[in-house]
Amino acid sequence: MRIATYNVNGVNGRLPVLLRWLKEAAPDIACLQELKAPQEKFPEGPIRDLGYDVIWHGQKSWNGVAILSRVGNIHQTRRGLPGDPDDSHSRYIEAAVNGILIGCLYLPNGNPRPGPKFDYKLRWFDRLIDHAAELVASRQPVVLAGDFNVMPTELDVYKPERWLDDALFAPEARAAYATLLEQGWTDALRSRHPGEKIYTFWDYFRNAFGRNAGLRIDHLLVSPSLRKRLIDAQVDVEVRGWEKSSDHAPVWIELS
DNA sequence: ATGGCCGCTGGAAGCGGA
Repeated sequence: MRIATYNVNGVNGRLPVLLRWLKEAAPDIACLQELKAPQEKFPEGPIRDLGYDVIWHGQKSWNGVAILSRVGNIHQTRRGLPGDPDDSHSRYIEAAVNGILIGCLYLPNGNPRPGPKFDYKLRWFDRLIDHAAELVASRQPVVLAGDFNVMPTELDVYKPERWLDDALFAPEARAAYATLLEQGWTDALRSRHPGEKIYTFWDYFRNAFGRNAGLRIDHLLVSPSLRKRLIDAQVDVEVRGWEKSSDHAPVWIELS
């Protein structure tokens, strides 16, 4: 079973690219982030036409997350992270699909740092850590997939010294990610490619993709109960080179 | 050091992104 995550950066503007990728890569389950569309403007029809069941949590202009499945119906278990009833951002949706719990997340960017946006990022991260601990304790098979907006190590940045003060590479953000992994999660892409420069994002500036000046910020974490089933993890790098591409590439794992 | 490029909103130019 193949499970993918893809920050589409605008689900309607990206629809031709998204549909092409779904047809060619045919992931069994796909998590999408940055829909940038209100709930009623999600392109449900074209996605269902490709054979996917789908749930989503939209928001006008920003954020927004969705889960797609072509291997059985999606049973939503959560909309939004627990821990802050005043958080109005659409950044987390969770569902049981084909015997696996899927958490699809879009962690706050957090720039500029320091500042209120960075504070929000760290608070959101703390809430994710608390919720993830409960998921591990439940012993269910779980995949946490999405745009974490964190490069976990220096290996995950094309030029680490340039990013030290950035919210995506800040010590606090990396420490939070490390705390998450210490619960027992496996960073699927890194575990399959130790020591390898492997990126999931290239910005639109300065020919970043052509220079491979990238970041690894889209992650799939598998729970301890799923670790033995992880047989592959890859980035669909070529999708980033398509016309009208997102600045992120899709990432996927294969479970036996 | 800066700004470069995008998508969205609203119907111009500003915001947020990373």
